[in-house]
Amino acid sequence: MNMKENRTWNHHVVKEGNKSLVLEKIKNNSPISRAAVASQTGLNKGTVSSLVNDLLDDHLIYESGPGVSSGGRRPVMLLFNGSAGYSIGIDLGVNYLLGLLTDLNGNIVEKKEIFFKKLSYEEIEKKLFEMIDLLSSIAPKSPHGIIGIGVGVPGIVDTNGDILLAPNLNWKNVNLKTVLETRYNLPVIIENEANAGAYGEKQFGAGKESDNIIYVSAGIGIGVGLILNGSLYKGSNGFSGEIGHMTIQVDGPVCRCGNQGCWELYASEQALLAKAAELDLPLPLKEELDLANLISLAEQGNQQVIGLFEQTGDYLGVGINNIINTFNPQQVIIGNRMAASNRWLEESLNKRVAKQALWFQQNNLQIDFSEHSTLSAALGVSAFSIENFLSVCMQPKSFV
Amino acid sequence: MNMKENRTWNHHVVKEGNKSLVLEKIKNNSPISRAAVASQTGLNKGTVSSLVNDLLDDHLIYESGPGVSSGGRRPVMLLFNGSAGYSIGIDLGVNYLLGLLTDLNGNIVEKKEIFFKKLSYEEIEKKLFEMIDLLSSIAPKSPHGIIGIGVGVPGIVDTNGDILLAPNLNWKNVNLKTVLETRYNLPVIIENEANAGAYGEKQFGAGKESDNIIYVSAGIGIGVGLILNGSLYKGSNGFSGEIGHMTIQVDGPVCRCGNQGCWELYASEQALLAKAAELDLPLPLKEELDLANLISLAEQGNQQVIGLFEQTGDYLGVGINNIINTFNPQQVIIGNRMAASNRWLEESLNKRVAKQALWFQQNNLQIDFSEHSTLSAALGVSAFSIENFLSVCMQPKSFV
DNA sequence: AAACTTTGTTTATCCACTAGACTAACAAAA
DNA sequence: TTTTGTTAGTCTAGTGGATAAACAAAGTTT
Repeated sequence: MNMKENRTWNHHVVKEGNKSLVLEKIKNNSPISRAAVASQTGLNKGTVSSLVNDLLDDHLIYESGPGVSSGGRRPVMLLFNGSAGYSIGIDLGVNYLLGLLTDLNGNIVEKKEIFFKKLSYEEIEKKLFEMIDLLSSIAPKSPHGIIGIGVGVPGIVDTNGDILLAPNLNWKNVNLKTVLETRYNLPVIIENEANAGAYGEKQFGAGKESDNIIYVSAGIGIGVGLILNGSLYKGSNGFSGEIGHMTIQVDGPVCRCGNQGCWELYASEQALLAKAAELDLPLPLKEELDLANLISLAEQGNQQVIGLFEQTGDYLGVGINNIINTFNPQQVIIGNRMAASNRWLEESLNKRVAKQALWFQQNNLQIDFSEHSTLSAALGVSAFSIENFLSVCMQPKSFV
Repeated sequence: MNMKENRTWNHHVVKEGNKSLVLEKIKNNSPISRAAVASQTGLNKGTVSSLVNDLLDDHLIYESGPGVSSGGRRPVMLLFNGSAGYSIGIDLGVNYLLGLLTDLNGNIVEKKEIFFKKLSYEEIEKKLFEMIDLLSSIAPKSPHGIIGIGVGVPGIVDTNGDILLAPNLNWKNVNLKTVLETRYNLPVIIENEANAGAYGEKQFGAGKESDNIIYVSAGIGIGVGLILNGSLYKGSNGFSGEIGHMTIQVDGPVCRCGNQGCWELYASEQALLAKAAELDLPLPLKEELDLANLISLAEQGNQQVIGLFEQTGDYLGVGINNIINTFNPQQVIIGNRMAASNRWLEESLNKRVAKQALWFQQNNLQIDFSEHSTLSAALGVSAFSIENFLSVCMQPKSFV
């Protein structure tokens, strides 16, 4: 009888929960006094005092000078200590590696980027190590040092963090998590790039206020990260959001996945390039056709290219429409490389949604392009590490 | 500053949580002894004893005679008291009213059904009252009596329980919840029919074991109920699952929603009937063409009709494919009226999914037709009421 | 200066869980 | 039978953490 021990409710859980509550309050409303924390959370003043002392001991918060009085003793203001530790977040792309060193607030301390072409797994692994070593060495001295490493990858990651399949990297069954954990002896989080991006936007980007956010990562392919009820939905095996292979044209062309009329055949970077290749575009000598070329052509006012973008925006709208009808989200955020072309995509996309989404879905609905499109994924995995670290900090000492 | 009071963690929460844990254990593993509850939940024996006494006082459980000894004192077996109260669940359809009286286990005590055509709101309300009055009067005497009323409706229900829109009933902004609450002075739950069905399947049907279930309610239209991470996902305004209006053919025919190529134009009962109407089918004299006719024709071996069903199954597969790629569920359940035709739908549906769903999505994936297709929704809303009642029971007395 | 306010700590109390002793009730072996 | 060992369930003491209320500290207002 597979009797997995249910987690029971006891004092530890209570303390853990309240400690989190206090920390969140301080993070989001700093500077704030103990008294204000107490009245705003509903916790007793004494309880808050005691929990605050714990947090001070952990260096997760610090006291600044006294604040202004409102007719009585002046309060001691508390602030979240973003510099108590640093997190490494890496966006592992098909032909690039983007590494961030962030503090616990998610502020970027350092950003490193390298580009490459068609490297083997071993070569990428080496570059990855170099990147992590470099970022680690740069990190300022802090009470907790480097608190974890997060890596976003363009592929299918199961619930254990194993990379099952990354078609564009030509990887299969890569257990990067264990590799990094044994090398660095730190908590490692591997996450699908779209999931990471969704979380990045939720934490630091356009989606701070919303609880139901759909992040559409439109790059070479299209993936989707789902923030539902405030947290990432990963599906039963971690494979949710493979929505690039949603059929939008039953009798459409065959996709490499075996399906017909997949969305990403119409609205991805790859689709855009394929269609552009059919045109006779004025390219600089010997350069390959890529997104950057198309953007500069559009900037020069090339109507053919602009038309392509607009058509792609329209198709993006079709899929986003489906997403809206499915999820009734507060916010849809379009990120990754295609988001850089928002100027030419936005109008046709919005037109399509306005015309076709059910009217009641359009209340309180925001459609945005990512604010830091290229950084969302790296920020997201960094945020995962931070969250993980903080939740461990909340646990009673004896278990750590 | 909209400071909604955060719920703090204290011993009440602990007790509430553990009491739920114990009750669930007893519900799902009855008959079971106190000792077994303790060892299986991880709670202390004393704690379990005290909580069990509380539950006995509330009549939510009862002691049966002694069980078999395994070499020591014979245990006192505990059982969930399904007859501690009764719940009313009503499926309000476009042309029918299906009412269930269930015990707390969800067992059907009484089932009443009436059919009608094109009634006004007032007329339906009257029938609804009659139905509820009847079911109430039938309920056996019990410690808690009727514990709540749930109603499933074919329309858009917002998070307050207001029916915003029920196109096929021609209703707009109906606040049935308040009407029923004031008349019966009982907790009332109004829920979209697909959501209700999903919950019914999760609790009593094919989906008992899974945590991520997608219930496809294929009737006149197509709606979807989403059980994600074990609980119903309703979207930010309660409008999730309007997936019948998902585009599966960009350049397809225009739907009444304004969109083109909606799924329900291909795979719903309405679509099936429309296509059947174009054929010259041998109908009994003067009868309208309806699903029952088609089923009996198929049973007689009419190849044209069987072909229609198969085609519809194929289209159902297309949409379900999209659902699988989006949600990575453990289970997809097809319910509502179309589920009755599973014999002719199943093969082409499965073929489509097997051929086109991404391979890794097909592991641990089950596609089932609902076991009690016509009852799922009523069972679901009844289950909502029961859950609500039990969660109130777990709270400390002073607040009730 | 006196009175009032507000902040933050301290103390006593309460509540629910845990550990472990204890009683009750049984089975199997001697 | 009696003895021994095992299991079920209760009881008691102890612990951790929350609360309420008193209190000390440090202001402002009159």
